[in-house]
Amino acid sequence: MRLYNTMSRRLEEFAPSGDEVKIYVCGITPYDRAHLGHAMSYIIFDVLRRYLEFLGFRVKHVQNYTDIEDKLIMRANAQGVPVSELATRYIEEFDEEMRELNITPAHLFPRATQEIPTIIEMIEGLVEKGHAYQANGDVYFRVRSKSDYGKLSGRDVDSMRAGARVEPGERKEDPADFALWKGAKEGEPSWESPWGPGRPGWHIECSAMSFRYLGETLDIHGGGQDLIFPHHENEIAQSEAYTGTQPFVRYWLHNGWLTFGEEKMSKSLGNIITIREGLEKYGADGVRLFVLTSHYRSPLSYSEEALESGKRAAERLRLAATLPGGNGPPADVPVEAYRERFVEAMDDDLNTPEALAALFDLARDLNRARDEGRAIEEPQATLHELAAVLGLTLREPETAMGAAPFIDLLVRLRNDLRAAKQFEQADRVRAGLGELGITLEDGPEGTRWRRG
RNA sequence: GGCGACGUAGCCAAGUGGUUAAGGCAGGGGUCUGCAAAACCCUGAUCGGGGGUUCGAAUCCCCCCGUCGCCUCCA
Repeated sequence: MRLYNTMSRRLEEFAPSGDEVKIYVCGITPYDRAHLGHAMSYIIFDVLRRYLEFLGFRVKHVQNYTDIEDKLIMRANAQGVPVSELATRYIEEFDEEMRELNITPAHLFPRATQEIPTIIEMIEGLVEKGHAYQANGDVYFRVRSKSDYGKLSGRDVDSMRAGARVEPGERKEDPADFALWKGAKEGEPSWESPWGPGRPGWHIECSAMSFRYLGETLDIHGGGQDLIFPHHENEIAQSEAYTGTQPFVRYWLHNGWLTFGEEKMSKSLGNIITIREGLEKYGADGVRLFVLTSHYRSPLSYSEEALESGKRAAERLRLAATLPGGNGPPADVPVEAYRERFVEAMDDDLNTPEALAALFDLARDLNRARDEGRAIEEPQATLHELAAVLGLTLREPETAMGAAPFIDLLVRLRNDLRAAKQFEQADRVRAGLGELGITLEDGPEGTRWRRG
């Protein structure tokens, strides 16, 4: 499989360094509800993981929660609740949404606040080696102590100086230096440390957690493109300076943006559609189709029409995979050819649009065979299997099931009317169910109904 | 200013030197159906604009137009 490595800016053949693939994906800072942009990112890395496992790799996947951070503190103080409570609330919500999106859980979900000893140990090591220094209870990373700083994002320290932010009261040696540890301020949660009470800076938690759970070198580190700088750049600096081992990460993967109209969808712009809303309107498969019909490194633009299109497309695949075939001879759908097409597309830097095109062609082929009355178990099994690699369940949303007996009753009533050629009344029943979101389909084997 | 991305049918979106430019959604025509729905069949683009390289370019080079992202909040 070839993957685009942000570090080399090229496609590279992927091979893990050991007998398992070590993946670290940057998780959320749980200070607000998650939106479709987050869904996009985690769907993409879920597909990466599923595909690696499909290829037979053993994967160890770690995803963190940055549950201590400026915005989290501000938000918690504004609401008058402890930071930990606010974080836990959004983490639980996020977990549930990930579950509903059918995202395979990471093997470990460490939280920054539960890794303070590792973080302190790492900062101490950096200070000892001269890569970090203490100033007023803060500790900063000395960017100039690492000559290759900027290698991921393609910038050099000198050209960054003009734009670097220095907060009043900070005692940085260089404006580009960044905080590893922040001395406690009034009203902030804090932990004891050799530099006095304080809390970790933004980037160190990921270095600490990835080191503790995956070791000095990761195979794959993923996240959104906005994390390239400064977050991932700083992680590299810290981790490589601390361990003395290069590289920290062998393959850097970054997904493109979800945009809203022409702008990036982000919390700070306030133009977000929450995951909850997406799930309710379009279903998990619909949201996944929306995301996966575009290549992961390209920007993806939100529109109701595009999501609706994803929902309809998911329905098409679902019906193809689930409606029963006939009793005739087995269909001669070339499933191996479709499988090869799928694998070839996925091998090419996770080209999910191409992979999906193969699934849609398989679906058409299979539908044609069903129309001919052939047995279609084999192509359906293949469709299910490959769709699962993309995390698609192809299952009907499990809602309104309590209403099923009543719907069945109405369907029987309508069929009595049809048998009596009372079509006007029969159509009224169908239209009424339609308004309630139930679609009826009459076929040779009787009437079936579905949502949507 | 520095670094980067993008512009392909009504919409979303693959394809990055060579068969008729994937696929999805929407639309039109047809088959099936009591009528529908679903499904199937048929149906649409010469690839932002201009110039160049080449036997041959959506794909490479140059110029222009337009859009967006990052540059220490952000998946």
